[in-house]
Amino acid sequence: MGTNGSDDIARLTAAPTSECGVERTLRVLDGKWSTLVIRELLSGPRRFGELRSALGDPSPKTLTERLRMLENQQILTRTVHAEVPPRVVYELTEQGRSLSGILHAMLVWGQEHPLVEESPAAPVRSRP
Amino acid sequence: MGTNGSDDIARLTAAPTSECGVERTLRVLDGKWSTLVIRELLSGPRRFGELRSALGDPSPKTLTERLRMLENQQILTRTVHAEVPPRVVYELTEQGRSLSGILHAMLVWGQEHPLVEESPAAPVRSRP
DNA sequence: GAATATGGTTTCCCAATGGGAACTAATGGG
DNA sequence: CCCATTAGTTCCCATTGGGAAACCATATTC
Repeated sequence: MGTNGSDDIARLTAAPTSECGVERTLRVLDGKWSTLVIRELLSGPRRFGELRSALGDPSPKTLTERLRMLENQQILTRTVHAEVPPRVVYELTEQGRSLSGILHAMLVWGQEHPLVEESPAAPVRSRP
Repeated sequence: MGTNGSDDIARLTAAPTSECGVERTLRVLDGKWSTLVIRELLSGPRRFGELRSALGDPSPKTLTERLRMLENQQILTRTVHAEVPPRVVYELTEQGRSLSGILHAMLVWGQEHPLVEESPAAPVRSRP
């Protein structure tokens, strides 16, 4: 990444061309952390530290990056309270809350489909 | 990646611990290609080359990797027809088809939420 | 007025991921 | 005999993402 992270985030959130709805959604739910942040915020506003521990301590860099991206896409808002110590609260926008249907479908599917035992993982070469 | 890709794929699909349904689903819909492969296969079986061109020509390495992962998770099946030229057909399993609800929710959301114009991306430092 | 405590962000560095191009295998056709 | 076709695989490199630790601003404390 370059010296200015904002440009990179803007590039990531820019749509290159017309694309189907699934792809557009994937631009928002990009990667594990984005989706989990939204899952967490669906139950209410959270502070940075609360998000971090609720998600299993991702590196602050990664979490900040994802939060900026989602803020850029107007999925959530970032509110700084000028207190000491500082308090930064993240909250879903209306657009962000509208993702709840997708998240709910994912939650149900995951609950109903226990993960398969990993196969013996035989060498891929020369299979019948 | 090591000399044997199967081990890596097995590692990627292995669940580390108990987790919520959303996380379990994310282990399957991991990244852009997995989801798009499933979207494509929801309208019927496809050959390797058909998938590749329908998805905008991802590198064969990446596509193979994702297909192996989804096969490992029993989301799709891989059938080799011993012909010349070879013909390999990928098809969703019952589990794979059961993801259609999630995909459909993503499609609808994406259609209803045009992407935001990217913000001026002002430096992040010292915002109010 | 310097020290401290606090929460969020950034920098540095390294590992993992993903893509491109070239190569392989098997066989039918010119 | 050489080429075309399909489905990969291998090698190498650019990009991305994570962890650790330093950084920043400021009210309170000494």
